[in-house]
Amino acid sequence: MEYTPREIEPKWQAWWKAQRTYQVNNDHSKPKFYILNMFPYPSGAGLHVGHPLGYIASDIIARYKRLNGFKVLNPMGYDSFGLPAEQYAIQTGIHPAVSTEQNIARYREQLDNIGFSFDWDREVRTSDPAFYHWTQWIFMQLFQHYYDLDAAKALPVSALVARFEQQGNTGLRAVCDEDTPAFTAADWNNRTEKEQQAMLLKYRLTFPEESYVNWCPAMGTVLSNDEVKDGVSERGGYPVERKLMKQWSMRITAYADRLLAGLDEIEWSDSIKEQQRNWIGRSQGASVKFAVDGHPDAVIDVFTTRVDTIYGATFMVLAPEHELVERLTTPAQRAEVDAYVKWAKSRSELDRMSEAKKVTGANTGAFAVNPFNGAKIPIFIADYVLAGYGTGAVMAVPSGDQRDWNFATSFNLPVTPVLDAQQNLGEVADPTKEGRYINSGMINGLTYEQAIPKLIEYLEANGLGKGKVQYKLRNAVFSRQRYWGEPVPVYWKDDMPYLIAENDLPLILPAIDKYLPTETGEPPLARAEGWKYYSDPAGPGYEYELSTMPGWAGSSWYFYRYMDPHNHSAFCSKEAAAYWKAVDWYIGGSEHAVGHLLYSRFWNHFLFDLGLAPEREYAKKLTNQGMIQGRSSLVFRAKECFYEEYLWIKVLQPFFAAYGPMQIPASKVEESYTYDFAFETNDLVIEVVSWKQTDKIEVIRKAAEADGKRLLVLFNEELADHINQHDITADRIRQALESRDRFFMTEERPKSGQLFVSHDLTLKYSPDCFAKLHVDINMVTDDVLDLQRASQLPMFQHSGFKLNAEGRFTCHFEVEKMSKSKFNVVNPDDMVAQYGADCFRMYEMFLGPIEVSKPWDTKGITGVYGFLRKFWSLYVGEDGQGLPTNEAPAAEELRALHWCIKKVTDDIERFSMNTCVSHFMILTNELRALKCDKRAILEPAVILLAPFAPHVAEELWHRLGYESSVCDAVWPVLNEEYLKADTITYPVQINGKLRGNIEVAAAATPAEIETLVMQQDFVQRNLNDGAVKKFIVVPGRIVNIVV
RNA sequence: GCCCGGGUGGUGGAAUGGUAGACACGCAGGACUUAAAAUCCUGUGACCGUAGAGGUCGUACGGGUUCGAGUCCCGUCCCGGGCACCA
Repeated sequence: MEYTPREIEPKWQAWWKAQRTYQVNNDHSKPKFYILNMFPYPSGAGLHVGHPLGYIASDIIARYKRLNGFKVLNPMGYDSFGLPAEQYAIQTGIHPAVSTEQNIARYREQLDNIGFSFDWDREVRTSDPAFYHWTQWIFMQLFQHYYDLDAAKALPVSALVARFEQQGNTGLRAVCDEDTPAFTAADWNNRTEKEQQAMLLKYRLTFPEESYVNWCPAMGTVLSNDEVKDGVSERGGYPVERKLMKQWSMRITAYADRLLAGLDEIEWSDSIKEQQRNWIGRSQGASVKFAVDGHPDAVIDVFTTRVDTIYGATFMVLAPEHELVERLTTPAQRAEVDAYVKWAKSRSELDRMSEAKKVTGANTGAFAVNPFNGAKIPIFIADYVLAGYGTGAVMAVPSGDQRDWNFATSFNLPVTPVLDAQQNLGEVADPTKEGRYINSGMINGLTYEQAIPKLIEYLEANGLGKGKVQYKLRNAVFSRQRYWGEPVPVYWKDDMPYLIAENDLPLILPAIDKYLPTETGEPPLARAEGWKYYSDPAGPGYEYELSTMPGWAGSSWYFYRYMDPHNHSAFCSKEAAAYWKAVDWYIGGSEHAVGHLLYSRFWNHFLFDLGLAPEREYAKKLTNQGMIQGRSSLVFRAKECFYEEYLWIKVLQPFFAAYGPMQIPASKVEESYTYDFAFETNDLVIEVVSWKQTDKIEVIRKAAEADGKRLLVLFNEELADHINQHDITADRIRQALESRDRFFMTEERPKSGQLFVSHDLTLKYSPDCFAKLHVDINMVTDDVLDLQRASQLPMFQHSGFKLNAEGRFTCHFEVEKMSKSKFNVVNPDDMVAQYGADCFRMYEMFLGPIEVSKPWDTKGITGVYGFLRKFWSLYVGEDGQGLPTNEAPAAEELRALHWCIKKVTDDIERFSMNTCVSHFMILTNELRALKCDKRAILEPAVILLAPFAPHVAEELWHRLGYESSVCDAVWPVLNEEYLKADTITYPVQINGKLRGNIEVAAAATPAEIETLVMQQDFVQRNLNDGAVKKFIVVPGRIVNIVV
């Protein structure tokens, strides 16, 4: 009886649903295991084959853990707020909630197809008011807390207010805005309500703040960096400007140190941790004040991470925009400096980047005074110092910093070594921290570790500077001028933000007429009619905050909601959180390395401070699945210059080779001639042009007449029409050459518009002749475009195709991200329909390591399908019967089974799913060779396969006579005894080269092995009479003889 | 420029410092078949060769450590990702 996934898969999917097989109840008697996938954004394109990669791997883990006696939480939900639905709403007027609902239904259908063990009773959606109720609630907690540095945690703002009333902010160590003034209790108590609120905003963990955004006036909205290309919006190409706007901000910087330290306690990939470290960008350094010679009132503040090299500072560099440049420049240097500043201003960021190696600068003529040794060092300006970073001033240490070295070398400034370990300073800077200091005053002879504290102590004691920690991390902007996101639970009174009452949550997203900003540039929510907050029903209505939360709000805490998804009184009950604690294994794409994965850690640290999260880090272990990339097909659209090249290469060259003397000059290029083509021995000229440019044709015609030339006009479109038969064009040229007429032009308007050129032909022409365009991969088989179907597409309307010699049109391909816009999305449904879900699951795993990105390719899926059929045939005879026997298995059969148990168990644990599939294939091949029909072998084998191919496993499990689900079976236990063999085959090497194999009793001692090996012919032959220096036996592994 | 990954047959990929290329695809040959498909069997890194003997070379390149290196160390090149005059 055949293996028929189409029949068995729907059957068991229905059975699991009816049996509620995957429902996770609240019985907390078992040990727990929480495995989590990053939830998807339900896009309109549906699920593609890249999505399930991580889901399948985690489903295998979930099922495996369940078979090993764990209570497994394996949930799924949707990150369902987001821009694409809003964009769609703008275009169609369909409410994002409606289109999102449809998309989710589609996703669900596709997910169900693949047979995941998700507990759908726990599904969450970030756009569901019952969910965003708690997103808003957490926002309120952030608003009501500040970060206290002494307590090293978040504390309530109410405690802060009590403190201000008693003692102002003196002695308070808390994270706050840089410009927060010192004030006393009296100051505080004399302030108005509004002033007090304004002061508190400087401390709150979320607060409105003026920040720069990419404002697009034409679209009335703010764009992210990647929506801006070359200063205009990617969509529509409208101008974008930097604009200061009031935005909600999250004081993530308060947690910078803890986010950094927390990385040490979690099992995440090094590259993700490294990216987060770089994003946080902690640098321990010092700020140092340099006096300026002859300017007692001027001080240059410098931040350095290498204060230990300060004695080697032989000059100073200011950014050209630095505020002191004007004052410090001496009259003698004025002209040079002014010119340099002017030049630097004219250069764009891009210019500065592309000429990173070119050293430019100007001397101000002023001198700075080194606070340690009083040395006077010249002050330069140079554009390698940026005004926007740090203080815009650098103490230049050419011996230790390459850019400083480059500058010093080109301006003939001294390079003073500061460490005895520095080398080759004549050729390059040496940033080493090794060795002991020289030429360095008070730190001479010390090491790096000793020098730093001593220098900082001196700076602080003399008021010349201080040790300082600087972060690259900035507070996170939390506002979006958009509709489809969580409303911020805030109303505005007297220009100050206030939280709405907790029992008014959730603040529901109101209906609006259009999903666009208002005419005055306010966010879409300003369109909501009568949307006001009444803190007192009788009082006035206050305006709500009109921006919404960003995409990362809901995803920053959703993993708690799965633990207790229907709770109406808390985001998650303490009891549920105490059981499930943290995610044991989190799986998702690395593109979220610093966005979601850093913000969610921040929220979790905050919730931990409030006693609401059970652990500091919510995800113990994280694996990044690689992307499944798409294989895009591209077509080449001919540009104007193609037709000229085509005419020259394909028509004129062969034509004149046959036609005789009328040679076209080799330099037929347009620049050297008024016409595209002109002949030496004939007064005919040829012009290639689009029929849309009729005015150009007229101009050329007049010019040709004046020159006494006869003109042949060939239309691009005409050439496109006849592109596959160049003799038609050749004929026209011949007729024109032989004719007496002065002007030749086709009378009919050509049919074709654009021309697309087969990939293999494009190689003959220069690459700028073509524009590359994506074409739907469904129109393409083995890179050959289906012309019949393609010509129905709008993009190919009125198009011609230049075919290759076989009369086919081949496409170019590129491997890139799978996305709807690239027309390279492969839908898992088609695969499932053809091969079944089990096969699809196993094939995705078989492709290679989960972590590695690779293009989707179905080559090889037949191998997996063949395996499943063979596996099936071990259990089910041709007549559909053939139940396994209860005979005792042979040693060979047991060995094969237990070898597989060992390998698969190990490999699942180390997330090596591709090799698991190989082991199943090996087991199946061996059992088939042994004609195994023993229950004692076949039953455990089904359990092993169950996490990977649950449908076929369930079917066979029931055929074996069980009534309950294979999901509740017990994972087979490895018995090492069965793996032991009587003999071991040792490879024998001589001087590391393999010379033969020898079979030895497993119990043989190394001495016995040596005796036996030395007796072998092949050994004696290869010794070449050399004396044996050393005889190495690695037990169970290998023998190596050193001669 | 800096940081992090990665370079293994025709292809996807295996390989705790211990027989490089498991498993699969593809390809070639064979069986079955009127034929094809499907299925099954055999072979398949390159080169030399006496061709089912035997040998040489092979994990991007050049060195090194080791009895033994795809694996560890140093240098170079290439590809991918991230950051980018970040002091």
